[in-house]
Amino acid sequence: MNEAVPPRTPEAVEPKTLVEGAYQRLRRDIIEGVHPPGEKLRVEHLKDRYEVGAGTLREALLLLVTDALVVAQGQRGFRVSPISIEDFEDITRTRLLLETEALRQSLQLGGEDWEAAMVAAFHRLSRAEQKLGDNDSLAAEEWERRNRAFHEALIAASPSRWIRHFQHILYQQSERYRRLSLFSHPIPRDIHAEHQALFNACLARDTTRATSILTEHVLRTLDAVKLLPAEFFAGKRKS
Amino acid sequence: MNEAVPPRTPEAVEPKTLVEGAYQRLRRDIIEGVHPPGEKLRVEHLKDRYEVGAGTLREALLLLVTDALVVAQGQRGFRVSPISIEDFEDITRTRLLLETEALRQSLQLGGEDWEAAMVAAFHRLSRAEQKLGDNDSLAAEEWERRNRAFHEALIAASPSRWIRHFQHILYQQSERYRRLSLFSHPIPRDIHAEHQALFNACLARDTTRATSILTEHVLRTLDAVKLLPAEFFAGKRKS
DNA sequence: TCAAGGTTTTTTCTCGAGATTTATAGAAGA
DNA sequence: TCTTCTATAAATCTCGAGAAAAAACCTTGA
Repeated sequence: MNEAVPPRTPEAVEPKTLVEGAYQRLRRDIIEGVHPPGEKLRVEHLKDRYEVGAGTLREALLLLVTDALVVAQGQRGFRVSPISIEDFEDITRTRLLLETEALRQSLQLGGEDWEAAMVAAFHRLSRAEQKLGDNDSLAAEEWERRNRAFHEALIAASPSRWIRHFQHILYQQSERYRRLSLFSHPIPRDIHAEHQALFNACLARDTTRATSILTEHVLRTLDAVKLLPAEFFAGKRKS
Repeated sequence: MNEAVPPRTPEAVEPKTLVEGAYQRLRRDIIEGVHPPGEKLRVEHLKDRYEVGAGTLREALLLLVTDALVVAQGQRGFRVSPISIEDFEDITRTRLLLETEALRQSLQLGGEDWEAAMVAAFHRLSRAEQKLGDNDSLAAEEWERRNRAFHEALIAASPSRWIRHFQHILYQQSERYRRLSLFSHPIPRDIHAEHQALFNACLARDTTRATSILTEHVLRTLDAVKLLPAEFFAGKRKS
């Protein structure tokens, strides 16, 4: 009877097991910096916070290894993956390599459904950008979700599951860094204009212009993070 | 007493925990087809075969999710990832996208150490190719290892950890398919000549020629797999 | 003060049993 | 014969306790 309502965001799937639930909450907390880069993740402490057994939490941590948000060292437990400016540069350039290719494919192969979904995602993102002025963390969170949805909608028509898979991982990684840059200069660039230009180029199926704008767009975030003081990347190895 | 024999291949790190040991053996068995694509992986059965507890085996299976060799469905256990001709085409093209870029970087940045390591890897591969004539499965196994080592040596000077990470995953995936193609026509092409040409171009730092040869080389395997009868990809869903 | 060695504490790893869910087989009814 | 429902079997998921390893601490000697 109860026809399943499609989840608001594709990735926010209702967890079917305790492991998945703990995995999702842990992932969110790591991306948001609740567990900062390099932090030791002790099972005995975390099991209380996430209200699951020790074995269950270990499984959730192993799932996070898939996203490269956690590293496991045999007999020495788990840590939040460290961050560095070199790493973010690598993430950004690899992501561009994959994402521009996927965008090319999307522009070539995308049909009406893809186009409509892209228009919708852009509209939702625009609305979120309007509400971004007041320093509302809830609005920023919603913007982050819709920004991701927009970028994923752009490349949704690419037939390559592997490119989309890797892009998903890299986007997730970059989210940790983007969050840092928002601290110092909150929304410094006119991001809406960039998105608008990207959207226009995609709708016009102008591959050259679209990939070019996307590249600029992504590299600008890299530049912003590069301006951050080095202290942000001082990996606290302990605790 | 029994002093541990040093691992034959660099990546075969001595497992520090039971989980890692089970993970390595399971990975090997999946790639070699002992557990064919689509097979249900029941913890209760596998724990006997791999001589570990149920929880331990579950953790090993979760680690294999990272390699995309196993898929986990909540409340419904684990399966070996299915294969298909479309998937292999995707794997191949995505791998080429990453590997050619990494090769470009390697040729530009690689120093003497990289060059020497590449020469050594090529030499080892050549030796293995000589012994490949007699239908010895042990020799084929050794060839497979050295082929991988050669390809990884080529791109070892790329500074991008992410590209190398993804390349590693994709290479591992393609190994499952390559094994299939060896069944029907064992070493049909003159692979040694291809490797020799690739090696020469790399040593001469001829980027254009090297990437071109690499592309041809990899695509030829794709063609070989495409010739296989469709029965190979008939995913047996049960057991 | 520092270093080395040994002891205690903490943490990780491993296992099996119980609870929950899914899959299978059989029975009843159309 | 086929569908539907129920009962049984099987598999998964979850948990906490004990073994093993690593880290922290403390004592001793130069």
